[in-house]
Amino acid sequence: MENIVKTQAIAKSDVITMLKERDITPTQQRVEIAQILFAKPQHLSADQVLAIVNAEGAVASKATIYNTLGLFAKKGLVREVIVDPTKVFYDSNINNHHHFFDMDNGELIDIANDHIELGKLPALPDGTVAEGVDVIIRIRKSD
Amino acid sequence: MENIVKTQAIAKSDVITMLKERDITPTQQRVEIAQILFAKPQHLSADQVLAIVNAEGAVASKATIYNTLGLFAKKGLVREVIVDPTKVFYDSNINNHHHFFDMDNGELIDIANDHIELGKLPALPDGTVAEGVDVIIRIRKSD
DNA sequence: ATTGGTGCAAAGGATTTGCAGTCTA
DNA sequence: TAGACTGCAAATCCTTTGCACCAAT
Repeated sequence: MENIVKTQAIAKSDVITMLKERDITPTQQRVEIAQILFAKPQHLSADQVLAIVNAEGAVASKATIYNTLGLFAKKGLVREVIVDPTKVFYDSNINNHHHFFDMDNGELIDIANDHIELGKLPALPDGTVAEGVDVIIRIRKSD
Repeated sequence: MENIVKTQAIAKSDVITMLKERDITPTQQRVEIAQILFAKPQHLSADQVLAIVNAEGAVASKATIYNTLGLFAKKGLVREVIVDPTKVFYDSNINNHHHFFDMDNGELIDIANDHIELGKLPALPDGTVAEGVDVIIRIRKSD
């Protein structure tokens, strides 16, 4: 009946704690969004988050979804993954890991951290610090 | 007077040859755009290409810029680099190399291929082939 | 003539913004 | 209550599309 499922795998009190740890005021919609994101490791676009939230009777507007995801990203709760020029993915897995990007269906797939190995890293330009390293392997169906 | 400079480092006949090699009909505007791109290794957005072209009296429309860059990318003449959700960069350097992305000014910087090292690559999902591997190191000014 | 390429303006889609109303602390 | 947060709709920005015109074979 519904292919949009919200796995309620995380207790409200847990996400409230997570939010507070990052100095994020735990409002109703932020908690709601966080519960969706952290139900499991996944990659969701703003649109998908909106759809899932609304699947249970709109509790957050589009603007709030964007505000919230942007805030979470800035506070380090989620990681933005830029691979598709048409949308940003929010990855609920903060741990070091990289991605396959399936160009056929626009899906992201995790690469377990120990399945890839970055040898030496280059020296950074003077006066800069690294914010993060993304490895993206673009894949496509073999004929 | 003009900070948009078109370095005419490549002869028209050379780019025509490059285009033909990839089965691209060398029209006036494609040649023009190719000369800009291949004047030197660089990363340009569609907007920037348009601006440079127009700096010498519009010879190509916005639609043609997008069509042409998309075509070049598909034919493997340039490489699309997706790091900034607000625009796509076209890299005139096809060789294996990776990038720093300066989050402060939105600029791409090449990483010479021998300054980074990808150890083992993970096994690809069944039935897929790799189209390319992008390594992006996001950097930011240190305080 | 026919096919492919170009230009213009309008359409599209994701994200942002302005501002009034609402909630949290 | 004060300041923060939310919602709605309009606005923006990049990119794509539709369609008429032009060019090359």
